[in-house]
Amino acid sequence: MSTKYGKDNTRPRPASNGVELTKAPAIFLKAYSPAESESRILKLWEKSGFANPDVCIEKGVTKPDAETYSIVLPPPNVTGTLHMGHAAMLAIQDILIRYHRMRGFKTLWLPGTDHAAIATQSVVEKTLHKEEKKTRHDLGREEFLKRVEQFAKKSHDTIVSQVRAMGASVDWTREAYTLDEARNLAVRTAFKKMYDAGLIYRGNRIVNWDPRMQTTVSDDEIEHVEQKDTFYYFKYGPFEIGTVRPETKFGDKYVVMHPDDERYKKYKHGQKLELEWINGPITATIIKDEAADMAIGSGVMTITPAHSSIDFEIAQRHGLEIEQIIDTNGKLLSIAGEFAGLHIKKTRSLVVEKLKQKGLIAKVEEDYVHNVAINSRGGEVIEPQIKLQWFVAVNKKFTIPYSEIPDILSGSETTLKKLMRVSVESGATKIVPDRFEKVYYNWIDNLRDWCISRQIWYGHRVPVWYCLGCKHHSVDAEVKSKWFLVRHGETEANIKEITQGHQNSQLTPAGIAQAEAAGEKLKNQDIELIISSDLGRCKETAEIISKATGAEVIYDEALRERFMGAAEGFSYEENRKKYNPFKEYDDKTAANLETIRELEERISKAFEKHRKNHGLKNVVIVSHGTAIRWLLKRIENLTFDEASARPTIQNAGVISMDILKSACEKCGNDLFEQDPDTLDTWFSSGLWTFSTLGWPNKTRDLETYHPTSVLETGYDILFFWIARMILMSGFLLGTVPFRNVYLHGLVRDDKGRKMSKSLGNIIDPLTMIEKYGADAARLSLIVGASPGNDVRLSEDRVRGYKHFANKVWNISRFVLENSNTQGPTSGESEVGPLNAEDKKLVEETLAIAKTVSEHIEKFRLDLAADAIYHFVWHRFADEIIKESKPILKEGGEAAESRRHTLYSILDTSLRLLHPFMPFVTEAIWQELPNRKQYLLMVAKWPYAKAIGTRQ
RNA sequence: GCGCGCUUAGCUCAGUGGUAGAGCAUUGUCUUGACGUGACAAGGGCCGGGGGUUCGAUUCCCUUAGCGCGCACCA
Repeated sequence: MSTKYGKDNTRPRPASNGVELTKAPAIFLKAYSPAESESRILKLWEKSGFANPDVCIEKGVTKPDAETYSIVLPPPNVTGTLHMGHAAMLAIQDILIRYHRMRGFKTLWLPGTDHAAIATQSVVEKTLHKEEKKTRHDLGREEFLKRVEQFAKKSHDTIVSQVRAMGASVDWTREAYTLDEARNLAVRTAFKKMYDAGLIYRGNRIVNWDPRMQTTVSDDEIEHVEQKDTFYYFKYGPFEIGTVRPETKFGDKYVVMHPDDERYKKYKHGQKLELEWINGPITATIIKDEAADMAIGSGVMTITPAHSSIDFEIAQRHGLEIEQIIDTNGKLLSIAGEFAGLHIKKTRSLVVEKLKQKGLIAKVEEDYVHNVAINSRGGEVIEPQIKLQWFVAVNKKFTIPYSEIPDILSGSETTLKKLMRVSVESGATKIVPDRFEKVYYNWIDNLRDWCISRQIWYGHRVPVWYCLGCKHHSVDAEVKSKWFLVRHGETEANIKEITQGHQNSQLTPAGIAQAEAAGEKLKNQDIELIISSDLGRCKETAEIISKATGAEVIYDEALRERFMGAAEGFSYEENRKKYNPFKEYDDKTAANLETIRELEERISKAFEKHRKNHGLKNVVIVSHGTAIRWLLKRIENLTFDEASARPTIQNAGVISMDILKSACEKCGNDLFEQDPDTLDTWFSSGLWTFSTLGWPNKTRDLETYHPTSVLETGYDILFFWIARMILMSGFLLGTVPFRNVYLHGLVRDDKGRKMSKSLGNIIDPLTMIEKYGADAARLSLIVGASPGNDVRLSEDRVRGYKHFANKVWNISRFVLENSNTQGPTSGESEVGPLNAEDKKLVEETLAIAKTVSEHIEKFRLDLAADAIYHFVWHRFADEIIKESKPILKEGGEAAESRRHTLYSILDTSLRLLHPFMPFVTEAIWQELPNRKQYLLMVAKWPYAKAIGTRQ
């Protein structure tokens, strides 16, 4: 970069007799500085409110009856910060949005973030372990969730500032979060509707279990990773069976072969064989099933139905016994004999050693390459388990109440799978590029029932309540109020195991701390009333909780502990010897002793009374250990023995229960406990296109903007998300969620590798924006990025487009220097008297407008950007301006005409460039002498004809 | 195994039934009243191989190789 003038652009400008030579605003004397302009322009846009279509109508920018154009932003996960993929997504959508807004559409771009359940929880758990050496169980559900919320909030704020920095003209007034109250209502409603239609069921099925995170994981969240292991062939009676996982083979008592396999013709289906196995002799049964592949190994295999989905299917087909071998922590169960209790990871070599000693190893193959399933959100190896979970039935027939989807009639019988297929097949939703439609069908056809329950804490609780009286579950998800039973904190007598009864004992310091912890837990539960036993230890506990929750306390003698008569004040042991007062329901042994039956009646009556009086409030009942135990017997409909067997309630332990809108349909009880599981994050994201618009309420937004015009995202998310949105919208609204799906490629590094922390090849969008400006960052992700193809990004590329921004700046300076300040604007006032040559130039510019428009409508933003880039730089600057110089110098009518022309071309160019590089164009626009609109953001697009977008 | 994509200039990629284009990179020249974050100019490609359709193929069809991706399986 060595030139006579250096790179700092300090070439002396000619003085020219001290006359001010430029008519252009002084701001143009400096080179374009994105950092300086961008924050100023951003404020201008945000102050205007034009990202909100209602404001556009109000201010007359958009006609009230204009066509709508809507996009819901794929919500970034609150797991961290935005990467280049997000930047690409924002750039593409902002181009579509700005284009349509300028075209006069009622344009909505709705932003939000995704709680990303398992991913977010996983991140927080990892940090917790790293920094405090704690697990989520050490903190407890409430405290842990608080930490997750803090983390999510921080992530959210970072994401918002990044979205703003990109210049994305989203409507922040409508921002949504997948885990906020409005979305929770949508989730509960969706769940209920699907449950009522029989499409959600609870079942014992084989699921993907992550032993580390202690949760199920859906099929789509699994990643197969290649791994090298030793492959063993074992002698299994007369057969040879191969496996990489000897440690799972303890329970294998079925040996499977293909019915057509000539080698094993003499064995009959169901035939029994005695043979020697890992822990001694077993009886094996021959199973003939076509799942056995004759070509693999010996063609014979044994099965482990409880821990393999294929084996599970075989076992189900033949009605075989299914026995669990591995527990949910990854440890072997008693069936493993001497190996029981060991972790499977540690067992393999031991089992192999034992089989070797027994002479049961036929041969060993080293370096066998196979795929292992891991949880893509956490990284642990998946162990299939049979578990009771909630599922969405994708193949079950149901009657769809209402449908606008072509080929699916309202009231007709269909399946969710069919709904998903037809939505695309019929063309109601069009996928661009269309090759992904094939990929979509392929996925749909292989789809199995979708396991939606997770055992993690961060997410929407499964909206199912179990009746405390009879365990029957209920999905009538309207909670009237929450009630909590709390035992008092620790007392001196508790430590010494002394019977307290009606004694007025006080809390120990530890007991006070326990009560404070309970208060902390209850703090965010909107507690309205605390009802407490009037004995000192409860009173004290209640007051502490009152302080934390702000709720009023009332006292009730009827909530006191069992009256122990003469037994009070003596140790448990002495009392057991003397009276044995805890064993019998109607025990009256000690003088004046209250029987358990009497206690149960007294406290239940008090509880019923309070529930009747305060059933609509959120209430905490503070009482005593024995009292609560026998109250729970009544509530949970237990027998005396069951209640006796219940473990002691901890000091200051909190038991929560919900009161639903309607009582249990089976037993009439009205106290419930919510399912502790949470829903797969995709269950809530599936509702995104309409939950963000207010569903299940019938809002005007929903009516106006749904189905959305286009769903724009990376192709890697086609199955996870797009298919599920089509499913949810189809079932719940009877429409497709969007008319178009536009899939962009992934952003890779300049060598085509994925950007990752470990490779150290991450290009951070914010850094690029700071160095080269948001416009440059945007263009680098658009030009040369054809639909569905990956983009290779390098810093050089971004730098190149910064040069272009500066070019546009300097073109503007030249035109403004040479135009009269009353210059007209194209399309909105007469262009002035132009000669024939100049008219041609103006027409040429408008032809570019047409080209750019057409490319945008076909989602060829790469070509659109390239077209306008090329025109502005190589036609307008290099040729038209260059040729204009002598004409302008000449003066006269030709010069006058040309001045108008240049101004007109600049005006049109700025409009055409604006969706692609909004900041620099807006900054220039603000300096134009005769701009008709306040902001270029809402200026009229220079090409008006509809070109056949699918709206 | 099933399916999809890519292969065009040194690099990254567009594109078209009439034997090719951009950006970046390279080289040279330039005080030229918008811009050196620039201008002008130059070099550079038998459009992966083979076959077919066609007057004519980089483009359409078949085949083959290499690379990449998705899904399924993995005893």
